[in-house]
Amino acid sequence: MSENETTDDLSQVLRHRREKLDSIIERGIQPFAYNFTPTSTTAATITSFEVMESAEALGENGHGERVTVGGRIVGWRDMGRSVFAHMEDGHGRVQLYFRKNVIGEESFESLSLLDVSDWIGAEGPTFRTRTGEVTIQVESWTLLTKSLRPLPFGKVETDPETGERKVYGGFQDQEMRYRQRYADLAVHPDVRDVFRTRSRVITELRRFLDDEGFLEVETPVLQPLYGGASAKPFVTHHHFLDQTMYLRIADELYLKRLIVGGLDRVYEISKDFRNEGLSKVHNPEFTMLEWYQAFSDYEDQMDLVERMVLHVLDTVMGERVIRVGDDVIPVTVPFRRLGLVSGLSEALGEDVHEMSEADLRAKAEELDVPDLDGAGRGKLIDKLFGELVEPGLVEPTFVIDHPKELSPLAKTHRNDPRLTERFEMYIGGAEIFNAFSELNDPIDQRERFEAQSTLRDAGDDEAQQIDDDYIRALEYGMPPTGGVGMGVDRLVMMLTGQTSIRDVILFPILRNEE
RNA sequence: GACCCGGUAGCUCAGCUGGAAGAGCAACUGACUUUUAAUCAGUAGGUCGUGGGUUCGAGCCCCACCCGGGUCACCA
Repeated sequence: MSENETTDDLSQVLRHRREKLDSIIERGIQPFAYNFTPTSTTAATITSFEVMESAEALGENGHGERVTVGGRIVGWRDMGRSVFAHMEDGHGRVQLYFRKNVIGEESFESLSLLDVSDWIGAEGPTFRTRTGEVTIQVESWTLLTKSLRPLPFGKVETDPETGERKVYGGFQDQEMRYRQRYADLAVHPDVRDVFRTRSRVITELRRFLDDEGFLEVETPVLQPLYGGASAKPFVTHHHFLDQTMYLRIADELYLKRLIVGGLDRVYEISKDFRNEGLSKVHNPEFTMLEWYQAFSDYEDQMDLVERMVLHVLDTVMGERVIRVGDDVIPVTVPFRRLGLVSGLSEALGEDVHEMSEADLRAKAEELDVPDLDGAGRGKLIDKLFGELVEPGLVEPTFVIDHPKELSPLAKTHRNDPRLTERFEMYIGGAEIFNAFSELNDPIDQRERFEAQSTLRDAGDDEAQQIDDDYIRALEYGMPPTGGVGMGVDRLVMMLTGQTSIRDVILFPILRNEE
C-alpha cells in the first residue's frame, strides 16, 4: 500500500489522508488550487438570508441569495444520499447541505474524498432547514486545499436557545497549543478573537498618538550598548565589524536623542528583549510602546495616559471596564494617585522618611521579604511597597514619586531631593505604564550612571552602563520632556481578560522541541 | 532556580494493591436524502515522555534525565 518508508511511518489517520490525496490526483482533481473567488462570506451569507427573510423577499422554495463561499470544513455529517457539513472562514461559520440528486452522482461520490479541515469552495442558494439553521444548498463545490493532517476539532454543541457553544474533546494541551499555534487558531475562534483585539488595540494606540501630533520612528534593535532599563540583555555578535552587539532592552535612550534633535514628539512600538525568566507576565521578547513629548512633565503624561486608556476602551472594547480573570473593574478618570512613600508610610503606620535604613531592613526581615542582600534604602522601600501595597492596586492607580536610587533616568523631584518625578500605573495588580519627567541635566545624568556603575561593580548585573554618547546628546540640550513606556502585551491581557502573557503572544518563547 | 502536578491511540481521558493496555470521539467498511455532540452495525489503530534499576512479572515501585502546566522566587 505505502509508497515508501516515510509513508509507513505515518499514523493510520495520516496515511488515509495520503491515500485520498492519491485518489484525488487519479481523478484529475487539483488538490491544491491556485485561486478562488468567493462572492460572499459565511457571516454575510447568513445576514443576507435573514434580511431577505424578514423583508419577505425570499424566492421560490424559500431560497435566499445564491452565494459562492470558500472556507475550511469543520464538521461533517454523512446521511447516505445527503451530507451536512459546517464551513468556517475568517468571518464565521455556515452549514452546507449536499444532496446527491442536486449535485449529481459523480460530484456526490467525490465527497468521500473530503475530510474535516479541507478547504473547499461551495456555490448555491441559501435556505433554512427544518431545524432552523440558515444553510447553503450546495449546487456545485470545488476542492481548494486537501488537508493531510486532521485538526483536533472537538464536537461542538450549540444550545438552540442561548446560542452557547459547548465543546467536547477538542484541543486542550497547552504546550501543543503554543507550539502549534496555527492549529490552536484554526480550532478556537475565541483565540482568533483575542489576536484580532490585540491588533485593533495597537491600531488605536497609533491613531491616538498620531492624532496628538506624535511621529512614529524606528530606532536600533541591535545596539553596541544597551540601556534605558534595568535588565539582563541578549548578547550577539556582528562578524564583519567583529563587535559585540546587544538586543535592545528599551528604546528610551535613542528616543530621547531624537528629542535633542528637535523631533519634539516621538513614539515607537517595538519588540524589546530581556534575558530573564518566564512567568505569566514575562516573555523574553515583548512589545513595548514608548513615547516622549517635549515641553511636558510627568503630570502632563498622567493626563495623556488617562486619555489614551479611555480612547482604547471606547474604540476597541466599547465599554469602560478592565477584566482581570473573572473580575470586572470599572475604569473612571481621574485615576487614583498614590505617593510611593506616603502609601508605604500609611501601610506601615509610620513615616518612612523618618525611618533609617536599618529600620526599613528590620521591617523587611520581619515580613520575610526575600532577596535583601545589598539592597539600599530605595530598594528596601520599593520591596516593602511591593509586598504591602502593590497587591491591592486593582483599580487603575498611578504610583508616584519613587526614590532616586531606583530611577537613574528620572529628574529629581522639584519639591523633594530624595525622590524623583516618576509614575508607574497599575491595573489589576500589574504594572502597565512607567514614566518620568526625563532627566535632562547631563552632569546629573553622568553622576547617576556612575552610581549605577558602582552597583554594577558590586555585582548587580542589571545595573545600567555608562552611555557617553547619550550624555553628549544631553550636553547639546534636551528640552523639558515627559516620557512613558507601556507594556503592550500586558494591556492586551487586561483588555481581553487573559491571565497569561502567552495567551496574547502568538508564538511565545518555548524550550526547543526534543 | 525551588516545590507540586502531569506526559498512555490522531484528540479528550480512565487504568485498582505490581499480574493479558482500555473508553468516548476521530479514522476505516457498510446502512441511512432536513442532520447538527446525527444515529446504527462492524474493523483497525499503542516506543504507556526517554534511559537505567528492582522483580518471576512494571503503565503502576526506585533513580536519573527530557518536556509542559501551576505556585513561589527572580524580573523597577
